Amino acid sequence: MLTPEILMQTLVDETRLRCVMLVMSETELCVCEFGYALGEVQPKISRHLGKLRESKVMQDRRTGQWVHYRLHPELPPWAKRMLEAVAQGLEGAEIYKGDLERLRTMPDRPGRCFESGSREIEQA
Amino acid sequence: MLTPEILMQTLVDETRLRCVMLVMSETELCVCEFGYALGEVQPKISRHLGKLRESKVMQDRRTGQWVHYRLHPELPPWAKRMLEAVAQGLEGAEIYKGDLERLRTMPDRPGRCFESGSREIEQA
DNA sequence: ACCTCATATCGTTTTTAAGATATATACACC
DNA sequence: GGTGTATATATCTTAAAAACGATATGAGGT
Repeated sequence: MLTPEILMQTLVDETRLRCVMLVMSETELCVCEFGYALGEVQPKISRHLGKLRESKVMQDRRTGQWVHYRLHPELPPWAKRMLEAVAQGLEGAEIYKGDLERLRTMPDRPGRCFESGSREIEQA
Repeated sequence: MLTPEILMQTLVDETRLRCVMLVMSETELCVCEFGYALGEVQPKISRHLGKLRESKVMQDRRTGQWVHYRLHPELPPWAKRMLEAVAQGLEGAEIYKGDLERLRTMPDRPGRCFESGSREIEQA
């Protein structure tokens, strides 16, 4: 079960905090997107996302070769409020703005075909 | 300046989190009261309260031989909301309940004569 | 079979807290 | 105004936790 102690232990690492802030803006991202936005290698990103998954802060979902992460849908109310408070305190902080910028200029972002399936299919 | 990173780094330690939760219930406490409630020796408590002071989570006030700590009066709004969220998530947790119990059964608690001076003076 | 993306493992380094001790600081009492 | 006692903080060393880099393994698509 997620406790405040575990949540803080999870967010105290900068890499994990950046991942959580990113996913709060973008709903869902795959490992390679986190890696690109943060400028870190995959093993490092994967390790931290794994901790976020273990602690039930995020939930993963596999789609073919990609694994997507989003905030855990059953995050307790106090945890959501805590994340919102953190996000508010981080408003304007350069590093997190930079992560979002980089993500949005990422070439060949893998499309996230949600439950409803892909909306556009490129003609070969 | 207090940032979310610093606040989490400060609260990730169990001793410091217990101190903060206690002081949220009691408004103001002196070092020896923290020590009694947590069952820890003074040097350990003092060291952690020192970190809470450095990070501007708490503020200290000396009254004679005692040093009292309370939440910093200029805690930013996001920080207050974060502390409240944590407190909510901790409701019912045994360890924090125990701390409060022990504090309330502490013998010879030093009186906190606030700004207004002592309200009652024992006749010699 | 080969390529890409993701995760696990191993050894190392850094960070952090603990325990024990020594040094301030303030009050009380004579 | 010293001396004793209680309270608080600083210092040093040791021990434990956590992150990192590099590499190997697993899973899926073409």
